Order: sequence, then structure tokens, then C-alpha cells
Amino acid sequence: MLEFAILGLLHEAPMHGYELRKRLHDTLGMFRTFSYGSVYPTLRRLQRAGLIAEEPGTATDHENRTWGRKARRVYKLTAEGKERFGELLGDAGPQTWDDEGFGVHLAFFSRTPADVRMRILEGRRRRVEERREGLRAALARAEKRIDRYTRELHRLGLESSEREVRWLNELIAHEQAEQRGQHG
Amino acid sequence: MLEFAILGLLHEAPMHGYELRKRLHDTLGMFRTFSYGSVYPTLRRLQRAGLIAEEPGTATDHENRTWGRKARRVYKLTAEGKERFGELLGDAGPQTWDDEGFGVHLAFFSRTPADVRMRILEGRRRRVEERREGLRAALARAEKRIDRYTRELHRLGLESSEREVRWLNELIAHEQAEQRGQHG
DNA sequence: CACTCGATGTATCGGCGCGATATACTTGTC
DNA sequence: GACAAGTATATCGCGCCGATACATCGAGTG
Repeated sequence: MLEFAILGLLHEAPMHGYELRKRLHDTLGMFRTFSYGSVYPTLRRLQRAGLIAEEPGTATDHENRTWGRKARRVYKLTAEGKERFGELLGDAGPQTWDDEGFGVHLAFFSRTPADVRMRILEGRRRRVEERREGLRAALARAEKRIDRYTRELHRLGLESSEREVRWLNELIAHEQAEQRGQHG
Repeated sequence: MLEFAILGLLHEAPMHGYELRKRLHDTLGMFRTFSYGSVYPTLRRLQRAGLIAEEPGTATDHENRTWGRKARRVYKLTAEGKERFGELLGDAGPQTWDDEGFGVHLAFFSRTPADVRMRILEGRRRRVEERREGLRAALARAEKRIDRYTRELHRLGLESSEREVRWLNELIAHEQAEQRGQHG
């Protein structure tokens, strides 16, 4: 997932780890936030895999100066990296439906093909509906057997699931309207 | 976190890994679900640490029969394990405020001391309020600069934060009423 | 002018939890 | 009598986290 996010951000502009993490933090912000302990190792991994490459210093003196012994490492996408990002954009598998994955994918939704967007939104809706039904069942079944606090938590979860389903329905309706608009 | 959950379930009754995972799945269910790949290694870890111990077969033939070559391994809490669970119940640190930790703690809230309950609920509220303000700021700041889909996601997150804060306020009020009731 | 504090910046380490996978027996069903 | 689904334990690689270390820069304070 972090791979996808980094590739997506580097697709816009070359960047170094610290800035990458900052952007991650306030774009995806509040939904999924990655730590430095994830970002730097992932950058190394992506570099080893040939998806990104370290850029030599082309910036101004100020931008490019060394920091003590450790230089700023600016990365850019390679051709393979762009290809990989394209593949990931086209993916609508189960990992795009869960809480962590969905938010990240949504952040790059405007670059996602319309049909893939639909499949992701519908998959997510199915997923949240399952959760909702599970919670409904738990609340109905339990009633007294279960701890007051757990029941409260289930109630909150149920309401939030219902809300998200409505929210997804609106998004899906909007997508459909847009598609009709393009075809008509 | 899994440590806490396992200790809590074993506090009620001795159990084997498979059942532990199943209970985890439908008690915490839909909020936090742990995989077998987490449960079994954690059981080993807890056993090595002396917090739980394998029970010799005291059950009926049916309950205690071997399965192929692998016997069912039933675990129970040791004295240290009970002590450890008590410590964890008394903890109201930051890890009890985040999404993963909060749900698990709430599942054992009826065994949590009233003052600790209050600190956890208030900590959680602070946490969610921060998230809420962050999202409000992002929505106000962005307006047009930001992607439509990201903005929608932020909107959903904002609503859900607002709901949870209200939910927490109700729980907190209820706690306070209970405390007044006991002291009056 | 010196001091300190917070932001900028890279990096590693131990450890938790996940998903995939292997193995094998039991029970229910057509 | 075959076949699926449920019960049960276990391991492996790996993604990501939190803590920690180190070093510099800019701004504000005394």
C-alpha cells in the first residue's frame, strides 16, 4: 500500500523521503499515516526493485546542499515505476476494499480508469454492507448477554457502516451519472 | 494488543487457540480481527514469558482427544498472567486511544476500574477531536485545490469523527452519572 | 551574542500482526 | 461413498510501527 502511495506521489514530482512522508500525512491525512520507519525502508526496496531512482543534484545550492554527512536523497520514478503505478491503478482486488487500502486508492481516484473506480466502489460497498449486517446480527442476537460497552461499540459501528454505505451510494450514483453523460 | 485480548479471554476460562481466535472474531468482531498467524505465535510467546500455561488433559475423552498427531493445546492463565492482565487493565496510555487499541480495551471495560475508564474515554475523545479539527482545517483550506474524491473522503471522516465525539460524550456523561450515584 | 527549541532530514532495530500455505481429522450432506 | 465445510495447529516472509540516534537550520528568547 505504501508502495502505491509513494509511486503515486512521485508520479507528480520528484521528492525526498521526508517530504513524501509529510504529503502522505496531510493528503491521506487522518486516514492512514505512514511512519518514517516505513518510508525509508520502502524507498530502498523500491530503488532495489528499479521502480524509482535517486536523482543527482540538479537543484539550487540551497536546495541541494548536504546535511552534515547525510545528503538529501531525491527520488524520481523510472519507466518501470510508471508502468507499475499504472498496473496498481488498474487493480480492483479485495485489498482495495478494506479500510487501509480504500483510502489510499481514493487519493488517486482521479487518475483511476472509470470502470475500475466503479468496481472498487462496489467492492467497498459490499464489504461495508457485510460489516453492517454482521453488527446488526450481533446486536439482535446479544441484547442482554453482551457487555454494555461492547454493545455501545457495536451500535457506533453499525451507524458508521450505514453512513458509509449511503456515502458510497451517492458516489456511485454520481459516477453513473457521469458515465451516462459521456455516452449520451 | 493481542496479548491483552488473549489474557482477557483466558481470564474467563481456559481455551485453545482456535476457539480463542473465534471468540476474538465475534466479540471484537468487525472492529479488530486477528488471524491464526498472529494467535499461535502469540500463544507461544506468552507461554515462554510464563503468563499462560498449557493445561494437561482434564476434559472428557471427546473434548480431549488428539487430532491427528497434533493435540489440542488448552491454555490457562498463570498467576503472573493474572497480574499482567491487571496491569494492562489499569493502563490508560496513548495506545488505548487509537483505533485498534480502543476497541479492544472497550471489550474489557466492565473489568476496568472506573477512573481508568474515564481517562481512556477522555483520551479517546481528545484524539478524535484532533482528527476532527485536522479534517475541518483540510476541508476549509483546500476547497478547490484538492481532488474531489479526497474531499469526499475527508467529508466522510469529518462526519464520522463528529459522531464519535457525540457518542463518547454520552458514554462519559453516563460514567459521571454512575459515579455521582455511587458517591451520593 | 549565546541558548534553546522545533522543524528538517536520513537511517536502523526489534517486534507485532497479516496472508498464504501445509497438514490432517471430523461431520454433515447429496 | 464422495466431497465440502468446519475444526485444529503451525510456520514463513514481509509490511509497517514505534523508538531511537544523529545532525543541521531557523527563529525566537534572554
